[in-house]
Amino acid sequence: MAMDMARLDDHLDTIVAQQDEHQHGQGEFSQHCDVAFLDSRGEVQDESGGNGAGEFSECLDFVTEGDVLDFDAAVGECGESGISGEGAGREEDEGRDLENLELEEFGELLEEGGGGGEREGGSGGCGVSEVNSVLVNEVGEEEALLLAEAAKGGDGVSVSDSGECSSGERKESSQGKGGGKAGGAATGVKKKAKVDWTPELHRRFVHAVEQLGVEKAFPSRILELMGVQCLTRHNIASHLQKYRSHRRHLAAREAEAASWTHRRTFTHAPWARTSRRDGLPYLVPLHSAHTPHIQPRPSMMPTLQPQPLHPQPLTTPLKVWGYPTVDHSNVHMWQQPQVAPPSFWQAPDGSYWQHPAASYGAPYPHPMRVPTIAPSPMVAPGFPDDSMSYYSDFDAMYLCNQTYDSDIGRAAGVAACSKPPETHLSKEVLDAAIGEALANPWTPPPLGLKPPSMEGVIAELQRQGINTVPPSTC
DNA sequence: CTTTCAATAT
DNA sequence: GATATTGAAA
Repeated sequence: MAMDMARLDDHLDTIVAQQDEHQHGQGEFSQHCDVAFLDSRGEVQDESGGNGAGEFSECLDFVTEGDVLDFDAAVGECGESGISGEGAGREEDEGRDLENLELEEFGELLEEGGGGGEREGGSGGCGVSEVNSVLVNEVGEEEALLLAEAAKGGDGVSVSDSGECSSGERKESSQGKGGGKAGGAATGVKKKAKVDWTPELHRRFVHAVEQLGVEKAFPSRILELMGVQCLTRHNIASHLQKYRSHRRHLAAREAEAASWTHRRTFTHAPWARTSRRDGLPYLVPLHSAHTPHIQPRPSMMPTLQPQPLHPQPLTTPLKVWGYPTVDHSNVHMWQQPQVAPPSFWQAPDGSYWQHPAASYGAPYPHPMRVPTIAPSPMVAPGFPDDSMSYYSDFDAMYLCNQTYDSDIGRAAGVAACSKPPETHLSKEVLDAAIGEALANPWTPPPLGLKPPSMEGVIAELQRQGINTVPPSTC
């Protein structure tokens, strides 16, 4: 069996590769379009005709116009795409009875979903896909987006506004948990789809966590609040685990930064040493139980405009992995200054304009991702090409998408995310920089700030009644 | 049964 | 290496 599956995988790869060759021999869109299209019988369609130009919208058109939709409707809501995909692959290779297989597996999923609280593949749940980049989606404006999102290289589940799901996914290994059920040996190889936590999914997740409170955010409740039907408690739990882990990580960093700042302030700032009789510096508390704002190294300035141009939603969306109840709009980039600016918002070479998410053309099919105004050449409302980099660029990712997502001002959010960062040193940023300079008087000022002249400093000190300058400790 | 955590897979 | 899944323990 294992050998068979390996052979199947290879065969599927070949099929997809051939498909790719036929359709998009050149052009940057090939990677976004190299999906295996299925007709209503789950057969891989040959589309040797157009699309050579590599216009992604054409790819989308092709997909949405295909018979695949019929098949989707036949199987059920939320596109049991993966199932079909898997079936298709096997059909191609082994000539097995596809429809029986589909029914078996779909029934299996229903059985799983129906039993307990788990919704794995259950009521309208999303199927799993085990064929390379098979995309099956429902008709609708959103589908272009979902397709694009799935096709951009990301595997797994996408979610629409209504909580319905679609999935497009790469092959899975042939190992599964437990044993097959209704399908017997034939379906013993089924394994859950790997959920692709798209920004939208994460946004929902975070929103749910916010509503529940971090401490009370249990997977089952989160799942309810998210209203996403394709996720299981296990998915949520897994994500929650990572989420919490990340929060702990951030908390640790915050504590470290705080202690570092405290030490620096305490030991180096003259005003801090001399301003109080008890010897304790006048420090603005960096932390409180409920306002863990972090200002570790303001000298490493945020490169994005920290203040949204529009009000935040009532439930402040999370922009980073941690602290869902805290608005980090001013500081979140500071927490991970090593994270590069979201280059995917800026496309100096124009490459991101060719990204599927930016290539729908008007009218934009999805309100969540698409600005209501035409983006400037510096604004690419897209995603990292590599979907797996969501979490590496997480902060930047969610900064943009969260802001962007607001009903209040999508365009403003985009603008805030995309403007050249250097031009947006806000008051807060400057204040923070000044604060850092005050706290660390012997360290070089941040770039762009000229150190005061010695004469000026002495004059100022004398004006304040300080006539002796302590020796530098650096 | 649910949640959490660690191991494992991709 | 990062992220998701799985399975066992609590």
